[in-house]
Amino acid sequence: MVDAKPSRGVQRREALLQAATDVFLEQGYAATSIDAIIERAGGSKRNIYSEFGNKENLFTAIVAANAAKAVAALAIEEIDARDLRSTLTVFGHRLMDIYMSPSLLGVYRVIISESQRFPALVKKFYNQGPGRASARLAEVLEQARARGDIETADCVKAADHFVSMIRGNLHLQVLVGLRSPPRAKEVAEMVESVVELFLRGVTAR
Amino acid sequence: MVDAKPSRGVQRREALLQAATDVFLEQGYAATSIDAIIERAGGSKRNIYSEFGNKENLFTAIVAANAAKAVAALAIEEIDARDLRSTLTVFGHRLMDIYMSPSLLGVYRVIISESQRFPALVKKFYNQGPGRASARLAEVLEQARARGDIETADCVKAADHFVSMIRGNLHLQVLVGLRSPPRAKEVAEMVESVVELFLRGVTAR
DNA sequence: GTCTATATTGCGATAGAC
DNA sequence: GTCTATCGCAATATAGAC
Repeated sequence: MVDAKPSRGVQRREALLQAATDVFLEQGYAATSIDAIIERAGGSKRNIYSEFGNKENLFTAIVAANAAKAVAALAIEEIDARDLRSTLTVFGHRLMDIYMSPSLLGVYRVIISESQRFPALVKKFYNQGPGRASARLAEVLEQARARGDIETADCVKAADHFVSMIRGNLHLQVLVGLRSPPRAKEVAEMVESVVELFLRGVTAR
Repeated sequence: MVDAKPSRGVQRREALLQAATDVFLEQGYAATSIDAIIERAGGSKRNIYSEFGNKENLFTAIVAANAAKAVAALAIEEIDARDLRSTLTVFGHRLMDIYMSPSLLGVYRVIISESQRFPALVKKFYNQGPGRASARLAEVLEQARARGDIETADCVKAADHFVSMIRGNLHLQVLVGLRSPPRAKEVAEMVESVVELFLRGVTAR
């Protein structure tokens, strides 16, 4: 799996992408200058323009890459769906980890800020991220309903509710810098609280 | 209650604030030029600088004003708390209306985009908005628990869950322009779905 | 390096309030 | 009529894409 030796060109490109990621996701699109990226990556501005053409291209490239990375981390297909409580708990933890990761927080910030300017980026991000997570969870819930484990009018809505509770005010607070990301203990308590409320809310009785 | 006749100075100020609100909340802080505001409000740039000093002051003024307006619309103290289901339903509808109002959506966008640049604004917004809503709902839930109507380990967390479900993916989708705000019917269905899940999740049995 | 965009300021002309 | 807020327009200065 390890590529033997990246060519110098590839290395340059990676370095530029990394520097761009750091600056864009922290400062936002408008506030980021090409100079700031070069300051981090070294080299010459000329380099960025020959690699990426312009600022917008560089931006969309790094956002798409980071969003894809987050999606991969969710690995939602691999979750064992036999026991609903453990399924939801594992799923909740993965979601929470992703929501609290600095890179996805950055993606959220820029996606929200620049949604008018880059609608295509928004669509891609949503469908691969929150949309896919909700859709996959809805499938799991449908199965549980078919087994008679739960009873709920609308599995799609229920999945949305679960994902929204996991995101929660915590995500918003961290997103705007009102507080630092939670420690493992707090995460566990929050996930447990969500799973508990959710399960009681949908379980057949 | 009607003030007889606003002086010319006050009228000018209002017009400037309104134009600034329109442009800032749609375009964001960085993308908004003073020229664009003047184009809308008419008059001279000089005026803005003598009224507000600089762009930052104008920005914080309009954000604070719009956030305060949303808080007032929540009118959370006036909600009758005797029957929990109707309380939650009414509360849910008010929250949803506010979350879907163009001005609060704009405030969300700029607050998230400019959180690093204006941390004080963020704090004020959060404490008066989402924070206060959650806190007030937590009080209502405490009362219900004292009456034995519900049983939940942590009313503060439960309140957070409720508010987060109401906000939900819907808010995110509208926020980033992925879809238009929901019609009354869809709102009602969503609120009902949330209330149902929540009540079943916390009701004593 | 070039060129555009834009925040901020200066100042004489003008229009309402009194 | 005076007086003051407002206007129109130009000038300055800086930043940043390319």
